[in-house]
Amino acid sequence: MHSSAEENYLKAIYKLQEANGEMVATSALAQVLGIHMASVTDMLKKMSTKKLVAYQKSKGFKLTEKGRLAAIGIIRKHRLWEVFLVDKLGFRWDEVHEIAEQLEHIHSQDLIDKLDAYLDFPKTDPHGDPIPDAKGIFAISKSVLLASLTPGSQGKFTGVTDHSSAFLNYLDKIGLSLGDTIKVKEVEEFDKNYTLLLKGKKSVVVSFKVANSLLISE
Amino acid sequence: MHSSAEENYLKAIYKLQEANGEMVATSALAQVLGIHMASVTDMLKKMSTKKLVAYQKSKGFKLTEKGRLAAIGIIRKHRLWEVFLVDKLGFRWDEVHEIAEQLEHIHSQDLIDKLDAYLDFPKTDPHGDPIPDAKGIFAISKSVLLASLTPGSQGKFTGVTDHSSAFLNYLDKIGLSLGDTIKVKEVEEFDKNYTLLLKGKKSVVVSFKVANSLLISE
DNA sequence: AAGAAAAATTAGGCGAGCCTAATATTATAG
DNA sequence: CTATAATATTAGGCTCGCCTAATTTTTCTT
Ligand SMILES: [Mn+2]
Ligand SMILES: [Mn+2]
Ligand SMILES: [Mn+2]
Ligand SMILES: [Mn+2]
Repeated sequence: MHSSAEENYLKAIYKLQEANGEMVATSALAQVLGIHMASVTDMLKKMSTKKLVAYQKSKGFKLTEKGRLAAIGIIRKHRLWEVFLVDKLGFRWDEVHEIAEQLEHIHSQDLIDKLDAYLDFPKTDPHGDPIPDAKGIFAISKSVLLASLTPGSQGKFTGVTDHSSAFLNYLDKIGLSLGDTIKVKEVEEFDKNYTLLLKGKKSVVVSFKVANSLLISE
Repeated sequence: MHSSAEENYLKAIYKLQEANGEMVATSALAQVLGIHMASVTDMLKKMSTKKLVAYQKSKGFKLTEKGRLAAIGIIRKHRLWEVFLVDKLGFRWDEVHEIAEQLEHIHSQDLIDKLDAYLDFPKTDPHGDPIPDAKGIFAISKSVLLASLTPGSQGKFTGVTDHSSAFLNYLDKIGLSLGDTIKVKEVEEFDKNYTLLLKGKKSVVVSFKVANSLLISE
């Protein structure tokens, strides 16, 4: 059984590998965990002994297969709990992350299996992030950033890359929800503002920062 | 915010006070927590500084009002989670305690409020134990041990004093569930075996040990 | 290729929560 | 009332997961 600290390291390393290719740097991990580099070096030596990470002194590190599976297990729990909090308890999508950060460390395979079934085996969490199945397999879904679309093209809004409360609340405010169809009407050369056509013909203008945080599929 | 260790101390002290009157002994607490006495002394000094317990060196200790309310909060969370696990996820009543031991340490008032509402404000947990409300008030319900009943009397089975899996499974096996009406048909002088009449006229013979672990109301 | 800057590691320390062994206090029995 | 047993506390130590400061290694700049 891994400690909560170890599990947080595993998850953070996994996400860094996803985002920036294979090898992860001590400094990057320290930054996302909000922990000093010396502490990270400490912990990685221990996790290396446990065969959770492959550690090359002063070179960087990556998860072993064992570490990768453990990380996916934590992510699965985090996202399933988020679905529970939103779908069953009625939390808003911007409120659930912190609570799921705690719930993801509950140790019980039986619990997570039953929760998964109770939620009817959801494929994505409230933020559109994919939920790996019990075997650790993600149902792959191709998506692109809205910012990469050209005027005239459209697609379905299926995820966000910014999970902050501020951003999620902003989306609520402009009336944009997961699953909505979005059409890019115009991209202003000068300031890179995007004019979008939402369902119900409503048109909104958003900044590049926003367009670059919206994932579009199909 | 209290640590999980502190919360476990609070809960254990609360239960010892309930069972054996006011003052609690270091040895008793060490025993139920499965921890050495020296460690308990250590921790109690810290909790005393935090005004969670009133500690009298070499005399014993008891919860302060602050400590009592904190303890009840943990018990409330434990029992609500047990209801969730049984009613919503389909766990058996003998499977939920260990998982609830973990879930009770999740910190979120909002979560517990919403869970309570989702479960429709249950008054008792799967073992018949009362669930304090959000203000920490227990709905008192008078109950007596089946072993204290005389032949001919009857009542409703509303709780257990033994929460072990072995005992709960035994009750399942003889077909006894919370809420059932039980009539004492006979008490054998010689070995103190109880002959009970269950619903559907089924008659079972149980030992004193069993009769002394069943709570009867009404 | 050398010096400066950035990144990483080592060394030493700290608090939480536990341990064992030694000592002190309180209760019990003769 | 004293001797012994039971309880409780103190002293010293350990692991985990973090810290700061010092040092080393790697990368960047010129
Ligand atoms: Mn999240
Ligand atoms: Mn999410
Ligand atoms: Mn329980
Ligand atoms: Mn219970």
